[in-house]
Order: sequence, then C-alpha cells, then structure tokens
Amino acid sequence: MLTTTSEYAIRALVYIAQQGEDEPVLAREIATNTGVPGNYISKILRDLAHGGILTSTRGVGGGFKLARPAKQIKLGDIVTPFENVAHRNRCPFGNDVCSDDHPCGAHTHYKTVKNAYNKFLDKTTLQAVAQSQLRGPKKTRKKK
Amino acid sequence: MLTTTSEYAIRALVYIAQQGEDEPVLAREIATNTGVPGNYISKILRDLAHGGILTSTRGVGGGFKLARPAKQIKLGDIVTPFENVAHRNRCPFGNDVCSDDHPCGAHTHYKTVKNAYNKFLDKTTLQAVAQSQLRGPKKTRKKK
DNA sequence: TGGAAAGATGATTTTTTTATCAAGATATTG
DNA sequence: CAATATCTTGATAAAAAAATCATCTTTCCA
Repeated sequence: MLTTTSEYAIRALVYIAQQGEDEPVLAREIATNTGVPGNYISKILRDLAHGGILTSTRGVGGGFKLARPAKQIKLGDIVTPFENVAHRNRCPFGNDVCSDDHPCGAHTHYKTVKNAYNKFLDKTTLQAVAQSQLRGPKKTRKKK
Repeated sequence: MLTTTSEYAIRALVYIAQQGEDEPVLAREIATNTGVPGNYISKILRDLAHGGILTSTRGVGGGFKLARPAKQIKLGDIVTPFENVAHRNRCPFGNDVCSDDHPCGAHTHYKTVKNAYNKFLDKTTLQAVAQSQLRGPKKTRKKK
C-alpha cells in the first residue's frame, strides 16, 4: 500500500513531532529509534527538507525540525515527494480515462479503495498520528 | 495500490472470462488484447495455472480456460499468488503486533484503507468485473 | 582558527520487480 | 510420423527501488 520509503518518511516525521518543537532532532537518532537504515533516512530527510516539510540545520546542535506545526502537516504532504500520484490513481486496465462516466470493469469496486486511501492521506494529520502513537494502546481498562 | 503484475493478472482473467467458457484462449491473444507484454503474460498465466485458477492445454486448439466459473473467482484469488499478503497488512511502523488492542499511531486511520482493500479483493468476483467491463460506460441515456 | 559535529551530495551496490530470449515439452493434425 | 501450434521452463537482461559508502560543506565552540 504505502511504499517502504513513504513508510520511513512517516515514521521519521512522527518521531520528530514527538520530540517537541524546541530542539532539532538528529538524523542518527531518528534512524535508531524508527528502525530505518541510517544512510537511507538521511536522503529521505533531505528530500523532506527540500519539500518544505522539514527545516535542517548543520553543525553542533543541528538536526531536523518540522517546518510547520504537526497539525498542519497531512500524511499526504509527507508521502507525495516519494510517490507517483498519477500512478496511484491510474486505471488498472490501463485506460487513459477511467471515470464514473467512462468506467473500466473494476471501476466501481476499485474506487472505494482509492477513495479510502486518498482520504487517509488528505485528512490524517501528523499530529493525530504522533499523539495516538504516544498514548499507546487504547484507553480502556486493562484486561485481567 | 495493485502491483503491475497483479494488474496484469486481473486484466488477463477478465479477458478470458469474457471469451465464453468453450474454447481455450491463447496467451498471444490475451497479450494483444490486454496490452500486457507477451512473454511476461505467459509467466503470469503459468502461475495462475499452478495456483489452480486456470487450466492450460498445449498444442493446436490449446490455451487457457478458467478452472471454475467466473462467479466463483474472487479478485483476491487472482492476486494472492503475486502479492505478499503479510506485507500488505503489515504495520507501517514495523510493529510485530498492530491490532485494535495494540495499535500503532496510524492504526485507526490506516485501518480503513486496509479494510477497503481487503474487502475489494475478498468480495469482488471476476464475473462482476468482466460483466461491467462488457457493458461499457454506464447505462444512462447518452449525453447530448 | 582549527577540530568536531552535524547535514549534503554523488557514486556505487544490492535487491526486487518487470521484461525478454531461447530452447524445451506436449498435443494435434494431416 | 512429421510438421506445426501451443504452453513450459530456465537463463538473462533491464529498470526501479532500497541501501550503502565516501567525501564534501556548513556550523559551532573551545
């Protein structure tokens, strides 16, 4: 569903979001705590910085910070630099146009999946994910 | 969403389903009519045959036929030989367990996407796709 | 001002996916 | 039984994705 790279990007940003907004977070630290290969995360972070999601500072005390509040970052913003949106929404039958008016055979069925996915990316904020990640397992009384 | 290979498999089976149940369909013919690379479709067809979705016969008059009626084939049956189901349902945070009881931060949000996708694969029959593909654009009066 | 701490960058490698090629095995038909 | 049509198989190649490596630049601070 999500590509490996997109997943890594989300994990990294969630981690950063959880560290508070004061100090920049080190690439190395992100790698260690998210289980993403160190060198690879550097590229991803750089791309995210280029994309305006992160800001980076070098030297001692440097690292990565969110470019804007987590509430204003959608998961879609995070993954778009790494995913081909056209490819994601393409028709599985290779039709150039595949719309409600000119549907392929799978159109009505597949549409629900695409819609769910697009909604997931468009509506879910980084903050929402970072918060519930912190809260941990659901807030019911412990079993047993 | 769907991998290229899964897409090809679905296209091929839809095409076969549309050719009626009498005569086997040639690999070559499938390739031509679905836009799938000829040599590649052969492998896919072979895998589908191994997977019990198709039967194949060689020699003159040979080709591929559905192993059972299109109504009894789910899209999930078609793509499972080509997709890693575990991978599809894995947690984007790499957690071993990621359930309603032990959710990752994205769990509730991502779940809807997974559910939609799994439902698409589990519920949609080959027949449904093959039929609506045949019917073409939706059945309203022509515009204009 | 020079050394260490960061990120930035470009080249390279590895792995996976997609695609092609060529030579087989089997069935039909005349 | 020979020729042809078909699928089968294994080797290989090309492309894309994921991962690594080495080197560079910037920044801080003693």
